[in-house]
Amino acid sequence: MTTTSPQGRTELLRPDGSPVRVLVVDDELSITELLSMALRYEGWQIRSAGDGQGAVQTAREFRPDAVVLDMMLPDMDGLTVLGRLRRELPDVPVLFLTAKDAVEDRIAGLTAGGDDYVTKPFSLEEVVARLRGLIRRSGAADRRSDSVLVVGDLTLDEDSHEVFRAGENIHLTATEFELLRFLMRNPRRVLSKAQILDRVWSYDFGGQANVVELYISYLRRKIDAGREPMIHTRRGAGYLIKSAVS
Amino acid sequence: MTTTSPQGRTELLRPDGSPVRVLVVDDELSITELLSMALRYEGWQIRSAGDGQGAVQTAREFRPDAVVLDMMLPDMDGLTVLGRLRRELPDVPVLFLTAKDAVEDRIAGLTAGGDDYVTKPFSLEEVVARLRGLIRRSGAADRRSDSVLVVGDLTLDEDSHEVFRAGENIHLTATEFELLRFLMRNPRRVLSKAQILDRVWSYDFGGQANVVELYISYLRRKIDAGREPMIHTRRGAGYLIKSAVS
DNA sequence: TGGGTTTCTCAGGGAAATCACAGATATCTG
DNA sequence: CAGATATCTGTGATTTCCCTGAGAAACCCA
Repeated sequence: MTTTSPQGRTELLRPDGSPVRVLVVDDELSITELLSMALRYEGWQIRSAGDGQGAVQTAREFRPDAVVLDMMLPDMDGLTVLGRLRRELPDVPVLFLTAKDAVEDRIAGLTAGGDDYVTKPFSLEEVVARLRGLIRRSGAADRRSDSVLVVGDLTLDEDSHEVFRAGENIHLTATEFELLRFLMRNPRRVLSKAQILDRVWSYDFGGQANVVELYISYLRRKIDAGREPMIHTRRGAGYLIKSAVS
Repeated sequence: MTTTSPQGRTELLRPDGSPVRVLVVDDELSITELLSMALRYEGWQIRSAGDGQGAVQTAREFRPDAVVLDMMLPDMDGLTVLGRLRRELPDVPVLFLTAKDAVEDRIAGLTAGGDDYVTKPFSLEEVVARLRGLIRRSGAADRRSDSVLVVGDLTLDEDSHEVFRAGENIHLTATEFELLRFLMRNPRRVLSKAQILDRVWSYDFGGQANVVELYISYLRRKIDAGREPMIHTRRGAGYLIKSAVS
C-alpha cells in the first residue's frame, strides 16, 4: 500500500497501515548510522545489529519486513547468518552489502530467490530503491503499489529503467536516472545540492560539489529540451521538479 | 490457470486460485535452501524434507502438487521413497534430481510415467521450467496455460524448444535457449548480470561473469541480426528484452 | 576415436559515462 | 548600474563498462 504524505512524498506501508520494518546489519557503526538515518527518513522503522549473533536475536523479536545484511561480519560467515535468519523469517527479503573489490567472491544463487545486493560504496538512493523493490515484490506491502513514478507528463519506470516525457522515450545514464528518481520521489520540494549529493552519490564521493549542477544541466537537456521546463533552480537553496502544466 | 502479476511475471495457479504446492526433498541443506528460495519466488508454497522418512510424512499432510526428489537420500533407496510417495499421492508428478554420472537407465524407466529429471549441478531456470511443465501437464494447474512465450514477433516454445522471430525458425544452443527464456519470462524488466548468472547458470558455476555478456552477444546475432533490436543493454544495470515495435 | 558442436576464458578495442576545470551567463545586492 | 556571488555549460581527460574475436577445453554422437 502506498499513501502520499502532505509533503508529496510517497510512502510504502504494510497492508494494515503500519510502517514497514527493516533490520540493518553491519559491523561498521558509521554504515548502520548512515543507513538507519536514511531509512527512517523513508518513514520506516529501523533496528540495527553489529554482528550475526545480534542480527538473529533482533530478527526474532523485531520481525522485520526486510533485512540489509553486510556479508562481512566479525563473528559469522555471511551465509551462516543468512541461514539462521531464514530459519527465523523464512520469507523475508534480504539486501546484501558486499565489497566492490571482492567482486567475484561468489554471491551465487543469492539473487535467484528474489533477494538483491549492492556493492560498497553505495549511494543511499540505490539502497532505498532496491529495498523498496524487494519489499514491494515480497508482498509485505500492497502488491498494487507499482514501480512507476509520475510527475506531470514525465514518467519513470523503476523496473525497466525507462523514462518518458510526453510519451517520448528518453535515454538516461545511470547517474542521471538516479538523480531524476530522487527528484521525482520528492516533487514540488526544494532539494539542496548537499542533500542531492548525499543521496545520489556514493557515501565516499570525494569530488567537486558542482557535479550536481553538471548533472542537473544534463537532465535539463534531455528532459526539458525545447519543452516547458519542469526542473527549476531556487538560487541559494537548491532544485525542485514539478509538473510544467499547473 | 495463469495470472499476470503487477510486475508482469506470469504465475501458475491451481484451478481454485490458490498457490501451487511443491515439496522439495534433498539431504543437502544448501540445495533445499536454494530451491526453496527460488521456488517461493515463483509464487509457490514450499515445504522441504531432508530424508525419505520426512518426505513421506510431509507429503501426507502437505498434499503437494509436485515433488522434487533427490535420488540419493541417506536413509532410504530412492525407489523406496518413490514407492511410498506414490502410495500417499498416486498422481503427483515427480522431478528427480540425479548426479550427472549416475546410471540413467533406471531414471529413463521412471520418467516414462510422465515424471522428469534434471542432473546436478542444475540451473534454477531448468528446474523451474521442468516443474512448470510437470504441473501444467498433470492438470493440477489449469490446462489452458500453455508453454509458449511471446514478446513482440518473437516466440519461444518451452515444450518443443523452438524459437521463431517473425516466423523464421532460429536454432539456439541449450544455454542460449535458457537465457532467452529467462529474459522472455521477464519482459521489459532490467535483469542484472548477477541475476542472470544465478538463474541461468548452474549453482556451482565459478567462472567469469562476462559469460553473460558473451551469450547476450550470441543471442543478438541470432535474434536481432539485421532486425530491429529487442535485446537492450542498460549500462551499469543489466539487460532487458522488449518488443521492437512500441 | 575423431570431428563437429558447445561452452568458456582471455584480452584488445572501442564506446559511453563520469568528472574536473574554467570561462560564460544569470541573479542578487547595495 | 557595478561588483559579487551563484549557477550553467563546453571541453577534454580519465575511468569504467561492454562487446567480440580467437582459441582452448569439454562434450556429444556416430
